[in-house]
Amino acid sequence: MRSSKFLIATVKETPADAEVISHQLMLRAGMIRKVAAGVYNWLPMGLRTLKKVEKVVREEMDRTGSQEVLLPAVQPAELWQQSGRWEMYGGELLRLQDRHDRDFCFGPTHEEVITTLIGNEIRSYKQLPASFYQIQTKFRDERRPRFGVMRAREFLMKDAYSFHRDQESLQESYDQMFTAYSTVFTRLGLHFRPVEADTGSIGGSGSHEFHVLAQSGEDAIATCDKHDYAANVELAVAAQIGGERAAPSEQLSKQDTPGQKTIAAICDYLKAPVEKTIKTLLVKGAEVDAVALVLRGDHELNELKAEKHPLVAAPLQWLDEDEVMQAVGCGVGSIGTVNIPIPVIADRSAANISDFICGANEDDVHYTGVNWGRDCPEPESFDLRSVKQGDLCSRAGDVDLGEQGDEDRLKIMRGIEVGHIFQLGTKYSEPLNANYLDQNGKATTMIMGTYGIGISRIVAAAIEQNYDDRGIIWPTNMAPFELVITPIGYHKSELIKRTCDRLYAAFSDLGIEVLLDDRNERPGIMFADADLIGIPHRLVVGEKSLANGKLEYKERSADEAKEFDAEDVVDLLAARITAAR
RNA sequence: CGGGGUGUAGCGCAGUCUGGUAGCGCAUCUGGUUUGGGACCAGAGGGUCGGGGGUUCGAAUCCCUCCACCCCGACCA
Repeated sequence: MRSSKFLIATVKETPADAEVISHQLMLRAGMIRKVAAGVYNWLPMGLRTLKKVEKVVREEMDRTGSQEVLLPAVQPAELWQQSGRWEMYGGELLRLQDRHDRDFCFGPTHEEVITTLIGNEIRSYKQLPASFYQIQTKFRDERRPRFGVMRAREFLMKDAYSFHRDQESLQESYDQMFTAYSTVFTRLGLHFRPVEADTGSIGGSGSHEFHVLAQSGEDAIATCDKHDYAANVELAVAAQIGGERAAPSEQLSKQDTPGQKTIAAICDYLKAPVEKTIKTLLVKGAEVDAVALVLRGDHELNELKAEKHPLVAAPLQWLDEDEVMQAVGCGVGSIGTVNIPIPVIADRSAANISDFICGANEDDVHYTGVNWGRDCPEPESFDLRSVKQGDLCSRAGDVDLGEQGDEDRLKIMRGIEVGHIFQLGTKYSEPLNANYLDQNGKATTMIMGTYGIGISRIVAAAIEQNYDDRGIIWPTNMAPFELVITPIGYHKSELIKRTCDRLYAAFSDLGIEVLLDDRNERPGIMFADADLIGIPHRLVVGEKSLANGKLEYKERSADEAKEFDAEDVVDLLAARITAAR
């Protein structure tokens, strides 16, 4: 491709509304332009990269034996009513009506459509297992789209669905997908991590997310390399802190704590370590008005874990000021476990401390020297908290006595979720009647798996991992062009022009994706654009080096340029580029 | 959905408080000089000042209203 015939829409200034680096660079490199909140145009430069990602994903999906299909973007409401999601999905589902006022939605995902299709087309156990995938535009009406194509409303996704006779077969496909996903992200040159993920309301036995590690990631993941553990913080579990609970050693004592409402304020006021405090959080119960969740002062509630407790209403609902007053007779800053009139669920670590400090259920008063079993009933112990950096990995032991070293402790990292694989079971095949006839001629519900990759999100995620102050540094397999030829004086020197044209033809013939910058621009502009766009290999053709029979070669990721003999540069470079694919 | 903020040329911004002929830089176009890391000189084009309504002799500026976009939070495949 010649630059003069290709839309190079680079901009020097960073657009004001772009927050994260990938969004800024995608705009500046002329890859995308915003049309509306979370809705983007892909320009020729951006589309080339998007297609590269698609290509790798398609190849690896094909390799698993999954068959490509293309399902409709617009789907009738009836299917969603049948699965129950027309009511469940909420505002993220973009609903529309046709000219006859019939209800439709723009597909945010395709379980309903594929399950109905395959339920009709596959009738015999002999046809199972089977797997289908598509690469297609999805729309999810996010409440807060942000970060460019990282969290867009309209986005490109690869979604796959597998159908099985039994759990063993599903597990086989699941494992195969796990491997295929790992291959995809490896081929794309991404630093990623598969992590155990929450199965949410669907339940089921298995789910993994694939995260690209980056500071700007919206998810937190907990990892322990030594024990090969990685999980989304939403469900990560740490070892319980402390062994046997110490016997009470202090008397229960009431303290006036005027105006001290937060844990930090109480610790400061009573000169107590934060590990000796507990906080009591009130939420709606599944069957009663209020339930108390108790955590150590330095721990954070994990709402997803709390929701899983049968006494707690799901989704989690906090009591407001009035409801708190009604439930325990004081404000939120003074709630405690002594004589509390509602059910108490304590986090494992909170249930394990003695002589602790808590509110007295009376404004501006706290108790010190509180002990479970003596001053208040033994609580139900449950894992309620989010793990934090430095917690003991649950695979390193059941209790944390402070004896284990750093390598046994969890690290918290940020990740961008680019893939998710999920064992669905019969969640959709049951309501949508996806049955097959087994060996005995008996109608049986298919067991399903679902597998997604965020194609457009990968583009942004890759940039978050690969950039410098000059622009993008594409992994080879994602670059819009593999090689850029930058002439110095293309429009002045016949020799330069001839040399560049010959190199361009030679590389093109070898199947190298080469961009010849034949614009009549100053070298500074061509260098700046090539760096910003992030083309991995650059060849500079100038009088200076050409006079000595040399050409200047520089890798985008390298600091220094090298000189190659003009004669064998084509063979050398072509070999180098194709080897890295 | 709650809180905060911003809408003025393709992009980045000033002007709004204190009403009086709409500006600057970059980009674009023309001519010239330049040409190894975002050149210089001269000239030119480009604006419903987010929309609607109101106050006023006169509104980018004041008032009302609607909209869009961004950030924080809540929520969430």
